Amino acid sequence: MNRIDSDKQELYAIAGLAKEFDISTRTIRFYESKGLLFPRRVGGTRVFNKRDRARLILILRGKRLGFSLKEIEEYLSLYDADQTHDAQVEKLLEMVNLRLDLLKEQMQDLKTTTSELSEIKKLVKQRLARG
Amino acid sequence: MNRIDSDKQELYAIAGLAKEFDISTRTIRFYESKGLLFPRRVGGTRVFNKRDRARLILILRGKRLGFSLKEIEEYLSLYDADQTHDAQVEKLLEMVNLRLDLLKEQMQDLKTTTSELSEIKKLVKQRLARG
DNA sequence: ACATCTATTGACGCTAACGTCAATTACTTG
DNA sequence: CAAGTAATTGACGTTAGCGTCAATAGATGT
Repeated sequence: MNRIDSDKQELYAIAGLAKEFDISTRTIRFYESKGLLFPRRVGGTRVFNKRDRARLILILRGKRLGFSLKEIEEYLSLYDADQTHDAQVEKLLEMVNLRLDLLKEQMQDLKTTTSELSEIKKLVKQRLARG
Repeated sequence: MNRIDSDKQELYAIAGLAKEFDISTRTIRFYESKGLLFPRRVGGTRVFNKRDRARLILILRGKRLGFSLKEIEEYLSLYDADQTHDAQVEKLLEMVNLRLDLLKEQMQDLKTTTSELSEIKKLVKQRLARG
């Protein structure tokens, strides 16, 4: 059962993922050493499954948003949180709210910055129109 | 005229700005050394004006959005760009568009991340409601 | 069997972004 | 004027996030 199951699963090599996301294999190994990824080993070779790939996507998005790897680790843990104990669930809710607040602030920053740049763009275009 | 003008201008000491924005004086000096800030000197002491303070605000927002100091320097240059030459104006427009695209991508990342976390929050709240 | 390619690890190097420190100078206050 | 506080600079230290390298192992093709 398990074997059949894993036979069906889509698997990825480290070089394939590196190429797909335009990062180095060093980066992926580094993320593993930082506890962000948990690939299986076949022989000594890392093998990643879809879940690993999904986590990598989240990691890279977190980085694009300027979060540190530690913050991203915290963020990833929200996906894995043990929801069977109410105490854990309360904690999870707290962390999710915290992160949502952070994202809300970033959204505000982005909107402000975008507005300012759009204003500059408008003025520049007017300048060009005048010749 | 100039003297009277500067007498009216609001000025800031390095420690005041550091405290206001919850950063160190070292950070502010570092930004100056990186060409992001250009405070005047009174005696040997740095004196910042409103424009410096405004630039610092932009710097810190850029950092919150995950940009490097180099990228922030580029961004700041959009505010200072010489708009008297059409060639410069075209370049400015190009840079503004580039940055707007970046911000748009970040906005998308933020929305995606926010949606995912909101979904987790919803599930968590349902879990708590069930007791 | 050998050459080539890919993957591994540990370790050192590099850059960015400051923090910390010591020595010195400048400013403020009593 | 002295004491206290603030600011200065240069230099070294630290952390984060990798890049690069060498040595080794495994896989593949001829």
